[in-house]
This record gives sequence, structure tokens and C-alpha cells, in this order.
Amino acid sequence: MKQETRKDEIINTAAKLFKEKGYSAVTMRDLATAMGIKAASLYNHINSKQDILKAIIISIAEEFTNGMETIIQSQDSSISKLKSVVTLHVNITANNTNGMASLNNDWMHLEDQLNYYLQLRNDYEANFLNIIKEGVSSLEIKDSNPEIIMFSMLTTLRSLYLWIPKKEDLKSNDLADNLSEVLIEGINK
Amino acid sequence: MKQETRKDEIINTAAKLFKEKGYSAVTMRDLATAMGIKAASLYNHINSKQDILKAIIISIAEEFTNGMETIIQSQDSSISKLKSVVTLHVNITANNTNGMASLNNDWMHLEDQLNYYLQLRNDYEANFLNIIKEGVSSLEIKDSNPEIIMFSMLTTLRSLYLWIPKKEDLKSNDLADNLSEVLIEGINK
DNA sequence: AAACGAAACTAACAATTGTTAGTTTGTTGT
DNA sequence: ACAACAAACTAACAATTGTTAGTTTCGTTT
Repeated sequence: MKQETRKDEIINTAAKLFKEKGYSAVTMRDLATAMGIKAASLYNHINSKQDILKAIIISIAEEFTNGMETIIQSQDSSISKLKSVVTLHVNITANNTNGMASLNNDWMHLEDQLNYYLQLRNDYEANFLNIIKEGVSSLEIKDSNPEIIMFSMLTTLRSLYLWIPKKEDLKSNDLADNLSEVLIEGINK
Repeated sequence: MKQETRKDEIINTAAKLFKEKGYSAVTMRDLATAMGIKAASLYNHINSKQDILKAIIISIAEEFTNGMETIIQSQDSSISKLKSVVTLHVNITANNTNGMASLNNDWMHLEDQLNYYLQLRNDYEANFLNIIKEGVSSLEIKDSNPEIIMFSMLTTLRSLYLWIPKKEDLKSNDLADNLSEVLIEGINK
């Protein structure tokens, strides 16, 4: 663990506030109050409000990109790859619940980095969809509409940030296993 | 179809803008420009920005409450009830895609009506969970964690507003059927 | 023609926004 | 004791916010 700088504290506090009210509704004075300082003091550590959002979102988006890269390069079966994707989401979300809220809800308020973010997201979804299509080809996965399958899985995974904090008792591994079971095997007996 | 009043036009336009940038980031001047008038003119038709949000969210929330009421009073099997819930979400979302975005993302900016909204949502989720638990009891549904099942289904259904506009070709009935299949039967062959 | 009402307008307001400039405080290493 | 530096402060700014007051426009009804 690297030691947390004052800048990191600000970014983490901001992520928490952004989760509660969204980027636009959080003022620099709100953030300063939460830090126990005055708004102007924040600028000793950060360049702008926008820079905070950028720091929160882009780092997580790149984590997903890197994780997906590893998964598609593996020689696992499609089902096994999908389970890895579930684990990837559970792990990243468990490590940065608040940041995931910004990624999900405030990405459209990115300015300079918006196109870069969208490119990462599009690539990620294309890779996700490919895993499913390969699974259909290799007869591992039912021949349903692959986009519906991806949509269903991805939206569930994207909403984990809302759910993980309520279930602290449930270990990450257990959650990933249970989720994989529900998403892949279904619920019908 | 009742004929659309000017007030309705404003509310619908607002819902569209709220979907794109969120309630807090949309100004009354943005809304006025989208309507082709000046900001002050909006107040001939609505009382406040907050009232617009209220009008969007509460009516949809009550639609869900009423729909759920009908479902739990039926004598259908648990699986059949779940399929009805899927259909309920698909229909309401298809009818008011933009409003669903506000319901999902901007409910926390409700002021006077926040507690009422939260009560409706809690009751809805409790009913949803009960259907699943009854299905487990009656051996219709696998004995997985019922909360994980609900979480997975509900977050997928809540995200439909993002997805339906992209798939105009897919008919509502087909979408509901496909989604039920994926959510209930799983994807594993 | 007169009156009415719906719906737009101009002009302004008080409050809040993100941010900057310049200054003070307190700790740390020499 | 002193210099250096990180990190806080006060005070202010220009722009933007939701909203109000009062007025004008114009088609419909009397």
C-alpha cells in the first residue's frame, strides 16, 4: 500500500460525495466542508473540479481495460472467461465502490477525456460481446440474442457498487461465485 | 390518448435533457432553449424546476406500484409472476424511456417527495423479493441467495431505459420474452 | 369592437458557482 | 535561529443559477 497523499484524500472524499448526489450537485464548498477546510484550500492540491472527476473515472476505466485484456488472451473456455469477467467486476468494485458510482453516473461530465473514456468503454463491450459469441459458436452458450445476454450481465455488474456496501459480510469470492451461478445457470430449477 | 398540453411538452423535454446530463446539470435556460422560448416563460406553465422532477418521477413510481399490486394478487406460479414483472418493466420503460432515466438517476434530488418515493421503492422491492422467496419454497426456483437473484434481475430491468432506444426494431413482446428467457433459464447450455 | 386568456417577452434580483491572488501558519531539516 | 515548504487561510471576482415582476402579443369569445 502506497501511503495516501492529501490529494488522494480529496479525491476519495469527492468520490463519496459524487456517489451520493452526482458530480454536478456537489460544490467545491461541499467538498471542502467534508474535508474540514475551506474551498480555496483545495486548490493547493488539485487543479480543478474537472480534474478530480478525471482522476476518479479514468483510472478505473483503465483497470477494466487491462483486466479484459488478460482475460481474452487466456485459453480458457467461454464460460470460464465470463466467470473471470464477473470476478473482475466484483474485485474492482469492492476496491473502489465510490469511484464506480462516478464511472457509471457521471462519465458524461468528463470534458477533455470524454472521447478517450468512450473509446475504452466501446472496446470493452466489444470484447465482452465477442466472448459470448464465441461461446455460442462453440455450443457452450445457448443460442439466445448475444446482445441481450451481454446487456443483462453487464448492467448487473455495473450496479454492483450499489449492492456491495450493503453486503459487507459476504466475501468477494462468495459474491462472485453466487453471481456467476445466477447469471450463467439461471434461476429455474 | 389525451392531447398533450404545453406543460406536458415541457415535462417531456425536461425528461429528455435530464436523461442526457442529469437533473442538476440541466438549467432552466437549457430547458427553455430546447423549447424555443425564454426561461421566464416556462413559469407560465410550471411552478419550479423541482416540480418538473416530481411530475416525472412520482407518476412512474406509482405505475410500478400499481402493476406490482396486480401481479402479487394473481394466482400465477412464481416463475409466471416473475415473467409478469419483466413485462411490466419492459412496457413502462418503452412508454417513457426518458422518464425512467430520471427515476433511476435523479430520485435523490427529490425534495418534499423523497420519503414518499423511497417508501414506494422499498415496498416494491419487498414484494419482488417475496415472489422469489415463495418460488424457492415451492421448489420452482433454485435455492440460490434470493437477494442476489433479485438484485440481478432488478438492475437489469432498471437499465432497460438505456437499451430499448437502441433496439427499436425489437418488439416489446419479443424483448420481454428474450429477457425472461435469459434471466430465468440462464445462458449455460 | 371590446374583453379575455394563454403564452410569450424584457429586465432584474439575490444566491451560489468555480476559481484566483495574496497571505498566514506550522512543521521540518539545517 | 533560520530557511523552506506544505497546507491552510481571507477576500474577492465574474459567471451562472432559479425565480419574480411587470409587460406585450395575438388568437378566440362575447
